[in-house]
Amino acid sequence: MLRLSKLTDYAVVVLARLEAEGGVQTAPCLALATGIAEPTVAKVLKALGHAGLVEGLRGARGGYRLERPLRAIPLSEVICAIDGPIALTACVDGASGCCEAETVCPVRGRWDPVNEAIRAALSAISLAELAAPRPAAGRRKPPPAQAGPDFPPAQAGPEFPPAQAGLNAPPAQAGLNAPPAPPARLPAHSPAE
Amino acid sequence: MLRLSKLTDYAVVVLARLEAEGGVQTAPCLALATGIAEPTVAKVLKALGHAGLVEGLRGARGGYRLERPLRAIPLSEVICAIDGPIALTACVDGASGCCEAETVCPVRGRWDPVNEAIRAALSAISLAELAAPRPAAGRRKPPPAQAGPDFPPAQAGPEFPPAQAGLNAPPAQAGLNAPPAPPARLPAHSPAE
DNA sequence: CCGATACCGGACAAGACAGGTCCGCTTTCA
DNA sequence: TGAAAGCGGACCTGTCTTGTCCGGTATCGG
Repeated sequence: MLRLSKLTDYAVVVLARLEAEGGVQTAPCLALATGIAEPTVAKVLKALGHAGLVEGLRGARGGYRLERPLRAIPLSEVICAIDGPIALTACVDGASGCCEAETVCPVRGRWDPVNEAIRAALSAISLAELAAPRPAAGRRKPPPAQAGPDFPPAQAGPEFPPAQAGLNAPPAQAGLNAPPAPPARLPAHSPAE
Repeated sequence: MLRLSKLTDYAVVVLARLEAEGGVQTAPCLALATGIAEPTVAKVLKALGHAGLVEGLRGARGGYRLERPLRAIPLSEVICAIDGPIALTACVDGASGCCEAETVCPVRGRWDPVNEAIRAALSAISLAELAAPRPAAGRRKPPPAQAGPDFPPAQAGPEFPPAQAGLNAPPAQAGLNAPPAPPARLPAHSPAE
């Protein structure tokens, strides 16, 4: 699966909404607009606030405001804000004593390149590309079977050809995880496969 | 976190062991060598067998054998074998009706490039690089010379520099997740090789 | 031919983790 | 001063991964 948490997914949606509306938006308002439960939206906003992606304005007439345009926010930053550092394995570098299998582990200290590659890939994509203005015309995956037609690497992106995989990958998947559906609690809830 | 399952981690270790030993190895033997519980090793091997990465030989004198050298196995294939298709979001492609927030979801159908980027990154790294013969010295990008004279970009890997990211990433993390550490038997059994 | 070995396939239970919610407090504006 | 809104934390629930076990089947050696 290699999936990231739902909260991250929500964060992307909320941020996109925030930019779409412009100015200051309250958490309840954003919840209404996105269909995500209010407490959850608040939770996401709080995390984003800590990461410096949004600014929280307290008091009456308060709300949240984008610190930067979506174009200047790499996806990796959102993931870090919500999920924490990007790393595929749980074994922390410095904790040498925690892994009992260290002596027999042939991949010890070898995940770095992998993590770096993932980080680079996620940094090369900005939120603006995820929340593209054109509203998903064809509903599903764009005509060109695999690699996207083109999407200029974000500003934070290092050098690294943008996602052109040629492997016999599994069927492409995309979309939102499935927010809990608006207030009234809609029936279907994406069981994700 | 964005972490992958422990099973995948185990799979890498087991595969590395399989190549280190060469020939046919039984599941119990691999369990002994890696320090992972036998049933778990068997489970991993079974999954790898389905994916065509190893071949299971039944009957007495049976065991498992690598179908391909590690050099020809991209990391993405192992992840797919154990964790399933690589996709950051759970929203399945065809399930258009399951996501109630479709109408308000601004990122609908926009995760494809991200998934492709991740896939490409993981396909560019072969298991041979993860299970490099030398323990763990360099830490950073591996010098071209490894075990073999050269490793072609796996069989499925596109062209794409092997994991060289330059972003200000959080502290590097690496290593094995931490196998259950043989409880009573085999205290840190056989050496790395 | 028979027994032993080892894989195959599935199902199961325990535990950990994340998801989602609630509460009280503080800050700001009308 | 009261209301609106964010802030911070803790809590509970549900899901999922993890790890294990079972019976069945195929092959080898005696």
